[in-house]
Amino acid sequence: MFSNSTKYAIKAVLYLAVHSSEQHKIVINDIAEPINVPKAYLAKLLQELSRQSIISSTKGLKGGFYLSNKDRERNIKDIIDVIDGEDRLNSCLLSLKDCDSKNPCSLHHLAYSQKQIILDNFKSKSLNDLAMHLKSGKSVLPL
Amino acid sequence: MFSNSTKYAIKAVLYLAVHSSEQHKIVINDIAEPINVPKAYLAKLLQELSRQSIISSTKGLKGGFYLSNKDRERNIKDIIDVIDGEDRLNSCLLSLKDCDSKNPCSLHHLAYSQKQIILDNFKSKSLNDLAMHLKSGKSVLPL
DNA sequence: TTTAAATTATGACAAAAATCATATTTAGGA
DNA sequence: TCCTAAATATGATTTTTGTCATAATTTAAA
Ligand code: FES
Ligand code: FES
Repeated sequence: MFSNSTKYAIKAVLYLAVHSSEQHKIVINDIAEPINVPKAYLAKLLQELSRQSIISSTKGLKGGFYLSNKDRERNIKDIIDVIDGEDRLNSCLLSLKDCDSKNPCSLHHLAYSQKQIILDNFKSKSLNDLAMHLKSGKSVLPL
Repeated sequence: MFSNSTKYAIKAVLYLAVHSSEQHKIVINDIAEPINVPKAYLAKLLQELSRQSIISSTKGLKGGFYLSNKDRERNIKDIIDVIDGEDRLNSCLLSLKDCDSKNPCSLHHLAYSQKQIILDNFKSKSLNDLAMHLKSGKSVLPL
């Protein structure tokens, strides 16, 4: 469903949502290790997310990555769009130019409406919501 | 969602479902061209599908690829499993070892039940069903 | 039984995704 | 001001995926 890159990015951002704050920035090593993602690769991904202002960062001593309060309003789809591109989730299952109920491919009616619901879910929950869910123990962040 | 390989494979099998029969086998060129897939690559994919007895083929003069009546009972998930592997559809969105409501990742409750419905849909319609749908003009096979 | 037309098997090559390495820039603290 | 710890920029390398080419095998028909 997602590329590894996006999975890595989501895990890292959720980790930041739970553990970081403006006052408590986290260094790349301390993100990569607990979520079990190759450090140098994750660095690249987080740099991209930072450039696209999905997450925040400061260089130098006492620097690191973190989520600002603004960042916490974002949702999962924002992350996917930055790393995998918007097409990943929007495009037709069989790569028709556009996925459209007027001109549906053979798989359209088997998946479209569910896919829309998933998309809506991805958009409707903020990172903050997901962090709270995690903190309350109702979900876990895989290794 | 799917790899290109799987998309190619699905398109080709659906093409065969609509246009081929035991009496009317179709040569790789005449499949690859209408569905707009690189011929040599498609050949490889169809050979794999044939090995896994998802589709049928005969060599030599008057040979080609086709779907037997048995083949037509298959479904989309069978194709995906052969080309992309079963994990593609079954695995957790964040690559937890196993996707399980007892130990859900942060995205589980946003997507799991819809994903199951899609999966069920992929399993419940036979290639024959999809071919009929196509023939009746209710769906199209993208370029 | 020979020939032509097809799949099958094999592998070389190219492009994209993932991984690793390192030099540069920035910011805080001594 | 200078040193150190951090992100950032850049790019090399590896692995996976997708693509292309071709020789070997099989089958039907002449
Ligand atoms: S047209 Fe293919 S999924 Fe909608
Ligand atoms: S546990 Fe991740 S999707 Fe189910």
